[in-house]
Amino acid sequence: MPWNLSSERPIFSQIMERIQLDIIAGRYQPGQKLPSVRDLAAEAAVNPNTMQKAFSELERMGLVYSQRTSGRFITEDTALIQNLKAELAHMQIRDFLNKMKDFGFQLPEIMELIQALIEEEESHERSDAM
Amino acid sequence: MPWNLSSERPIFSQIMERIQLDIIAGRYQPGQKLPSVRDLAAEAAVNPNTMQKAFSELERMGLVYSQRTSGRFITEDTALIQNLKAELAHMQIRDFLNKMKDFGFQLPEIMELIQALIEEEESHERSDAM
DNA sequence: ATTATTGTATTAAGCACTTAATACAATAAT
DNA sequence: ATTATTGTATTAAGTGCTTAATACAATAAT
Repeated sequence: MPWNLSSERPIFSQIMERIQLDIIAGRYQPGQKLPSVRDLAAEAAVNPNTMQKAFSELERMGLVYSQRTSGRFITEDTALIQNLKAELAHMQIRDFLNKMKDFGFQLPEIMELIQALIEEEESHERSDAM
Repeated sequence: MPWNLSSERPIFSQIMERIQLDIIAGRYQPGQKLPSVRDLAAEAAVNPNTMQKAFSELERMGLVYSQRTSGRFITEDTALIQNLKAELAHMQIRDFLNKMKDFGFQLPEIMELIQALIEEEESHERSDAM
Protein backbone atom coordinates (compact mmCIF):
# COMPACT_ATOMS: atom_id res chain seq x y z
CA MET A 1 0.00 0.00 0.00
CA PRO A 2 1.49 3.36 -1.03
CA TRP A 3 1.62 6.03 1.64
CA ASN A 4 0.97 8.84 -0.78
CA LEU A 5 3.79 11.06 0.41
CA SER A 6 4.41 14.37 -1.29
CA SER A 7 7.82 15.88 -1.87
CA GLU A 8 6.38 19.31 -1.16
CA ARG A 9 6.56 18.95 2.61
CA PRO A 10 8.97 17.16 4.97
CA ILE A 11 8.19 13.45 4.77
CA PHE A 12 8.60 12.91 8.51
CA SER A 13 5.86 15.51 9.10
CA GLN A 14 3.49 13.82 6.70
CA ILE A 15 4.09 10.45 8.33
CA MET A 16 3.60 11.94 11.77
CA GLU A 17 0.29 13.47 10.70
CA ARG A 18 -0.85 10.26 9.05
CA ILE A 19 -0.28 8.17 12.16
CA GLN A 20 -1.78 10.90 14.32
CA LEU A 21 -4.85 10.72 12.10
CA ASP A 22 -4.99 6.94 12.38
CA ILE A 23 -4.99 7.34 16.15
CA ILE A 24 -7.65 10.02 16.48
CA ALA A 25 -9.86 8.32 13.91
CA GLY A 26 -9.60 5.06 15.86
CA ARG A 27 -7.85 3.08 13.15
CA TYR A 28 -5.17 2.49 15.76
CA GLN A 29 -6.70 1.57 19.11
CA PRO A 30 -5.36 2.65 22.53
CA GLY A 31 -2.74 0.20 23.76
CA GLN A 32 -2.35 -1.37 20.34
CA LYS A 33 1.13 -2.45 19.32
CA LEU A 34 2.62 -0.77 16.28
CA PRO A 35 4.74 -2.47 13.65
CA SER A 36 8.47 -1.94 14.08
CA VAL A 37 10.16 1.18 12.76
CA ARG A 38 11.92 -0.93 10.14
CA ASP A 39 8.72 -2.59 8.94
CA LEU A 40 6.82 0.67 8.75
CA ALA A 41 9.72 2.31 6.95
CA ALA A 42 9.70 -0.49 4.40
CA GLU A 43 5.94 -0.22 3.95
CA ALA A 44 6.11 3.53 3.48
CA ALA A 45 9.22 3.21 1.31
CA VAL A 46 11.22 5.67 3.39
CA ASN A 47 14.42 5.45 5.35
CA PRO A 48 14.11 4.05 8.88
CA ASN A 49 15.64 7.26 10.20
CA THR A 50 12.77 9.21 8.69
CA MET A 51 10.15 6.95 10.28
CA GLN A 52 12.01 7.21 13.56
CA LYS A 53 11.92 10.99 13.34
CA ALA A 54 8.16 10.92 12.85
CA PHE A 55 7.78 8.83 16.00
CA SER A 56 10.00 11.15 18.00
CA GLU A 57 7.35 13.81 17.58
CA LEU A 58 4.43 11.46 18.34
CA GLU A 59 6.27 10.38 21.47
CA ARG A 60 6.86 13.97 22.50
CA MET A 61 3.10 14.54 22.20
CA GLY A 62 2.43 11.47 24.32
CA LEU A 63 0.46 9.72 21.59
CA VAL A 64 2.76 6.69 21.54
CA TYR A 65 5.36 5.22 23.86
CA SER A 66 8.15 2.74 23.29
CA GLN A 67 9.29 -0.15 25.42
CA ARG A 68 12.98 -0.68 24.95
CA THR A 69 12.84 -3.85 22.87
CA SER A 70 9.27 -5.13 22.84
CA GLY A 71 8.11 -2.41 20.52
CA ARG A 72 6.02 0.72 20.37
CA PHE A 73 2.42 1.19 21.52
CA ILE A 74 -0.47 3.62 21.19
CA THR A 75 -1.19 5.58 24.36
CA GLU A 76 -4.05 4.40 26.55
CA ASP A 77 -4.88 7.98 27.52
CA THR A 78 -8.18 8.24 25.64
CA ALA A 79 -8.82 11.72 26.99
CA LEU A 80 -5.59 12.92 25.39
CA ILE A 81 -6.70 11.44 22.09
CA GLN A 82 -10.17 12.95 22.22
CA ASN A 83 -8.86 16.37 23.23
CA LEU A 84 -6.41 16.30 20.36
CA LYS A 85 -9.12 15.29 17.94
CA ALA A 86 -11.35 18.16 19.04
CA GLU A 87 -8.48 20.61 18.95
CA LEU A 88 -7.34 19.59 15.48
CA ALA A 89 -10.90 19.65 14.12
CA HIS A 90 -11.34 23.12 15.56
CA MET A 91 -8.13 24.26 13.87
CA GLN A 92 -9.14 22.72 10.57
CA ILE A 93 -12.43 24.58 10.57
CA ARG A 94 -10.97 27.87 11.67
CA ASP A 95 -8.15 27.72 9.14
CA PHE A 96 -10.58 26.77 6.40
CA LEU A 97 -12.94 29.66 7.16
CA ASN A 98 -10.05 32.10 7.40
CA LYS A 99 -8.69 31.00 4.04
CA MET A 100 -12.08 31.31 2.40
CA LYS A 101 -12.45 34.80 3.87
CA ASP A 102 -9.03 35.66 2.49
CA PHE A 103 -10.41 34.67 -0.90
CA GLY A 104 -13.07 37.33 -0.45
CA PHE A 105 -15.98 35.06 0.43
CA GLN A 106 -18.46 35.92 3.20
CA LEU A 107 -19.86 33.37 5.60
CA PRO A 108 -23.24 32.71 3.94
CA GLU A 109 -21.53 32.33 0.59
CA ILE A 110 -19.09 29.83 2.06
CA MET A 111 -21.92 27.68 3.43
CA GLU A 112 -23.63 27.79 0.04
CA LEU A 113 -20.45 26.70 -1.74
CA ILE A 114 -20.05 23.77 0.62
CA GLN A 115 -23.65 22.70 0.08
CA ALA A 116 -23.29 23.04 -3.69
CA LEU A 117 -20.15 20.89 -3.71
CA ILE A 118 -21.74 18.25 -1.51
CA GLU A 119 -24.79 18.01 -3.74
CA GLU A 120 -22.59 17.88 -6.82
CA GLU A 121 -20.59 15.00 -5.37
CA GLU A 122 -23.73 13.17 -4.30
CA SER A 123 -25.06 13.33 -7.84
CA HIS A 124 -21.75 11.91 -9.07
CA GLU A 125 -22.05 9.04 -6.61
CA ARG A 126 -25.55 8.28 -7.85
CA SER A 127 -24.42 8.15 -11.46
CA ASP A 128 -21.33 6.14 -10.46
CA ALA A 129 -23.57 3.51 -8.92
CA MET A 130 -25.64 3.14 -12.09
CA MET B 1 4.12 45.29 7.73
CA PRO B 2 5.34 41.77 8.46
CA TRP B 3 4.51 39.15 5.84
CA ASN B 4 4.01 36.42 8.37
CA LEU B 5 6.16 33.88 6.63
CA SER B 6 6.65 30.48 8.18
CA SER B 7 9.87 28.51 8.04
CA GLU B 8 7.84 25.33 7.68
CA ARG B 9 7.28 25.72 3.95
CA PRO B 10 9.35 27.22 1.13
CA ILE B 11 9.18 30.99 1.46
CA PHE B 12 8.87 31.55 -2.28
CA SER B 13 5.72 29.38 -2.27
CA GLN B 14 4.17 31.31 0.57
CA ILE B 15 4.90 34.61 -1.17
CA MET B 16 3.48 33.26 -4.42
CA GLU B 17 0.28 32.21 -2.67
CA ARG B 18 -0.01 35.50 -0.85
CA ILE B 19 0.18 37.56 -4.03
CA GLN B 20 -2.12 35.11 -5.80
CA LEU B 21 -4.59 35.67 -2.99
CA ASP B 22 -4.25 39.44 -3.27
CA ILE B 23 -5.08 39.12 -6.96
CA ILE B 24 -8.12 36.85 -6.70
CA ALA B 25 -9.48 38.78 -3.73
CA GLY B 26 -9.17 42.01 -5.72
CA ARG B 27 -6.64 43.67 -3.45
CA TYR B 28 -4.49 43.92 -6.57
CA GLN B 29 -6.54 45.13 -9.54
CA PRO B 30 -6.12 43.94 -13.16
CA GLY B 31 -3.48 46.03 -14.92
CA GLN B 32 -2.17 47.47 -11.67
CA LYS B 33 1.55 48.02 -11.40
CA LEU B 34 3.39 46.09 -8.74
CA PRO B 35 6.24 47.42 -6.62
CA SER B 36 9.68 46.37 -7.82
CA VAL B 37 11.16 43.04 -6.86
CA ARG B 38 13.70 44.80 -4.68
CA ASP B 39 11.10 46.88 -2.87
CA LEU B 40 8.82 43.90 -2.25
CA ALA B 41 11.78 41.84 -1.08
CA ALA B 42 12.69 44.57 1.39
CA GLU B 43 9.09 44.82 2.63
CA ALA B 44 8.84 41.05 3.10
CA ALA B 45 12.34 40.90 4.55
CA VAL B 46 13.49 38.22 2.13
CA ASN B 47 16.24 38.03 -0.46
CA PRO B 48 15.37 39.55 -3.86
CA ASN B 49 16.14 36.18 -5.44
CA THR B 50 13.38 34.61 -3.36
CA MET B 51 10.86 37.27 -4.38
CA GLN B 52 11.93 36.82 -7.99
CA LYS B 53 11.34 33.09 -7.71
CA ALA B 54 7.82 33.66 -6.44
CA PHE B 55 7.10 35.85 -9.46
CA SER B 56 8.49 33.27 -11.86
CA GLU B 57 5.63 31.01 -10.87
CA LEU B 58 2.99 33.76 -11.01
CA GLU B 59 4.27 34.64 -14.46
CA ARG B 60 4.11 31.02 -15.58
CA MET B 61 0.47 30.97 -14.51
CA GLY B 62 -0.21 34.15 -16.46
CA LEU B 63 -1.27 36.11 -13.38
CA VAL B 64 1.39 38.78 -13.83
CA TYR B 65 3.61 39.92 -16.66
CA SER B 66 6.78 41.96 -16.70
CA GLN B 67 7.88 44.73 -19.03
CA ARG B 68 11.63 44.72 -19.33
CA THR B 69 12.38 47.85 -17.31
CA SER B 70 9.12 49.59 -16.56
CA GLY B 71 8.08 46.99 -14.04
CA ARG B 72 5.62 44.21 -13.43
CA PHE B 73 1.84 44.27 -13.78
CA ILE B 74 -1.24 42.26 -12.84
CA THR B 75 -2.85 40.49 -15.80
CA GLU B 76 -5.93 42.10 -17.35
CA ASP B 77 -7.42 38.69 -18.08
CA THR B 78 -10.27 38.86 -15.57
CA ALA B 79 -11.66 35.50 -16.71
CA LEU B 80 -8.38 33.84 -15.81
CA ILE B 81 -8.55 35.41 -12.35
CA GLN B 82 -12.15 34.39 -11.76
CA ASN B 83 -11.57 30.85 -12.97
CA LEU B 84 -8.59 30.51 -10.67
CA LYS B 85 -10.59 31.86 -7.75
CA ALA B 86 -13.39 29.35 -8.34
CA GLU B 87 -10.92 26.52 -8.81
CA LEU B 88 -8.96 27.31 -5.66
CA ALA B 89 -12.14 27.73 -3.60
CA HIS B 90 -13.35 24.38 -4.88
CA MET B 91 -10.08 22.76 -3.87
CA GLN B 92 -10.15 24.38 -0.44
CA ILE B 93 -13.60 23.01 0.26
CA ARG B 94 -12.89 19.56 -1.07
CA ASP B 95 -9.60 19.28 0.84
CA PHE B 96 -11.28 20.51 4.01
CA LEU B 97 -14.13 18.00 3.77
CA ASN B 98 -11.72 15.17 3.00
CA LYS B 99 -9.57 16.02 6.00
CA MET B 100 -12.57 16.15 8.30
CA LYS B 101 -13.74 12.80 7.00
CA ASP B 102 -10.26 11.43 7.65
CA PHE B 103 -10.76 12.57 11.24
CA GLY B 104 -13.79 10.33 11.38
CA PHE B 105 -16.49 12.99 11.08
CA GLN B 106 -19.57 12.51 8.90
CA LEU B 107 -21.04 15.28 6.79
CA PRO B 108 -23.90 16.37 9.08
CA GLU B 109 -21.49 16.45 12.01
CA ILE B 110 -19.08 18.61 10.03
CA MET B 111 -21.79 21.16 9.25
CA GLU B 112 -22.78 21.25 12.91
CA LEU B 113 -19.18 21.85 14.00
CA ILE B 114 -18.87 24.74 11.56
CA GLN B 115 -22.08 26.30 12.81
CA ALA B 116 -21.01 25.84 16.41
CA LEU B 117 -17.67 27.52 15.77
CA ILE B 118 -19.28 30.41 13.91
CA GLU B 119 -21.74 31.04 16.73
CA GLU B 120 -18.96 30.81 19.27
CA GLU B 121 -16.91 33.42 17.40
CA GLU B 122 -19.93 35.66 17.00
CA SER B 123 -20.50 35.63 20.72
CA HIS B 124 -16.84 36.55 21.24
CA GLU B 125 -17.23 39.47 18.87
CA ARG B 126 -20.25 40.68 20.79
CA SER B 127 -18.37 40.54 24.06
CA ASP B 128 -15.29 42.11 22.44
CA ALA B 129 -17.42 45.08 21.38
CA MET B 130 -18.72 45.65 24.88
C1' DA C 1 22.99 -19.79 26.07
C1' DT C 2 22.42 -18.17 21.59
C1' DT C 3 20.00 -15.63 18.09
C1' DA C 4 16.89 -12.37 16.27
C1' DT C 5 14.40 -8.27 16.88
C1' DT C 6 13.66 -4.00 19.08
C1' DG C 7 14.57 1.12 19.55
C1' DT C 8 18.20 4.25 18.95
C1' DA C 9 22.47 6.75 17.46
C1' DT C 10 26.19 8.29 14.24
C1' DT C 11 28.48 9.69 10.06
C1' DA C 12 28.67 10.98 5.29
C1' DA C 13 26.60 12.30 1.05
C1' DG C 14 23.08 14.54 -2.01
C1' DC C 15 19.39 17.76 -2.70
C1' DA C 16 16.33 21.97 -2.47
C1' DC C 17 15.74 26.44 -0.38
C1' DT C 18 17.68 30.69 1.11
C1' DT C 19 20.87 34.36 1.55
C1' DA C 20 24.59 37.38 0.04
C1' DA C 21 27.17 39.64 -3.25
C1' DT C 22 27.54 41.00 -7.67
C1' DA C 23 26.74 41.83 -12.48
C1' DC C 24 24.39 43.00 -16.95
C1' DA C 25 21.07 44.90 -20.37
C1' DA C 26 17.13 47.75 -21.25
C1' DT C 27 14.81 51.87 -20.53
C1' DA C 28 12.59 55.51 -17.73
C1' DA C 29 13.88 59.75 -15.52
C1' DT C 30 16.84 63.61 -15.28
C1' DA D 1 23.73 62.30 -22.68
C1' DT D 2 23.88 60.68 -18.17
C1' DT D 3 21.92 58.42 -14.22
C1' DA D 4 18.84 55.58 -11.79
C1' DT D 5 15.73 51.87 -11.85
C1' DT D 6 13.97 47.77 -13.79
C1' DG D 7 14.04 42.62 -14.47
C1' DT D 8 17.22 39.00 -14.61
C1' DA D 9 21.31 35.88 -14.00
C1' DT D 10 25.37 33.74 -11.58
C1' DT D 11 28.25 31.95 -7.97
C1' DA D 12 29.24 30.55 -3.29
C1' DA D 13 27.96 29.44 1.31
C1' DG D 14 24.78 27.76 5.00
C1' DT D 15 20.77 25.05 6.55
C1' DG D 16 17.38 21.32 6.97
C1' DC D 17 15.56 16.99 5.06
C1' DT D 18 16.53 12.52 3.30
C1' DT D 19 19.03 8.47 2.30
C1' DA D 20 22.55 4.92 3.09
C1' DA D 21 25.41 2.28 5.82
C1' DT D 22 26.50 0.86 10.08
C1' DA D 23 26.59 0.09 14.98
C1' DC D 24 25.09 -0.76 19.88
C1' DA D 25 22.31 -2.19 23.97
C1' DA D 26 18.28 -4.48 25.68
C1' DT D 27 15.36 -8.24 25.60
C1' DA D 28 12.08 -11.48 23.42
C1' DA D 29 12.29 -15.83 21.09
C1' DT D 30 14.59 -20.06 20.35
